[in-house]
Amino acid sequence: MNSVKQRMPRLLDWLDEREPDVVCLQETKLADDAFTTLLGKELAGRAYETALYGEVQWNGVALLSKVGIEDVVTGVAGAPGFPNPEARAVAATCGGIRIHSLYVPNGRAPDSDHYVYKLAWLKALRDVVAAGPAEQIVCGDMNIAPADADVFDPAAFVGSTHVTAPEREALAALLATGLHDVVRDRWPTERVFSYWDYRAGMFHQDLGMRIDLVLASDPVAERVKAAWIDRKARKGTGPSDHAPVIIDLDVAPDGDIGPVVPPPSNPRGARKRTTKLPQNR
DNA sequence: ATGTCATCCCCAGGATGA
Repeated sequence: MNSVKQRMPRLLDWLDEREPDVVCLQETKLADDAFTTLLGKELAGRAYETALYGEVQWNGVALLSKVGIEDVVTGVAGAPGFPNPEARAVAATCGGIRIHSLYVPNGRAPDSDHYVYKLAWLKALRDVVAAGPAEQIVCGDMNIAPADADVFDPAAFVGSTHVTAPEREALAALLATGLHDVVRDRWPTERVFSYWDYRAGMFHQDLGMRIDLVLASDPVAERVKAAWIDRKARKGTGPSDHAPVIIDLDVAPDGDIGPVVPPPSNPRGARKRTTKLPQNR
């Protein structure tokens, strides 16, 4: 978001355009009471329930769901703070899937305390996910480019965070709990970015990074019908510096993911679904 | 490739974070 307050009109338009069942937000930069004051009515009017974990000034994550939002947990058990806990993780079970909305610490520079913090935080996250249920989605601003193909020029990132071996190993350890990078799996050889610096016309030259990931466990990954980055949402006036990552899931064999109570206006109780095609340009 | 955009302080623009 880079401030949900600054992004509110674009967020609401985007929700109305895409109609996602579940939304994971990062960098809301808003305390929970201020979030509710700002967006509570707008979200409730769109049938979203919320799980919030914010701060006054920095960080901040949220989950919005139309398919239930149960067993909310804020933070990552066992993760360090800097030095105090930061609002970087919220998890809940939505439509039968354990969903984690994450804002991984940036790391700043490989020789910094922030980098040590980032790696320790990721290790704690891995342990939480490893202890989680079979159906999980771990997503958000991971602040790691999984491979050199996920940055516009690997040479430009030598010595920087987001691409170092220890960060990629921490991500690999997270994936080794049984998760799939569903966007890369769908677009194995495409140039696919989710973040472009505001400066120097980087977006318009498509000089970006793919650091916003959706990682899905086996039974969830098997249901992925579309996985793409909504590059259009980065265009125009007043965007965030990140673009949303969108995943469409088929209904589960047991019927999970769908309204907990079918909308009364729909007598068949069946939810119309469309598969969104990639729109990466 | 550091050119922007956001936060805070609290009214002017510097410090900080990404």
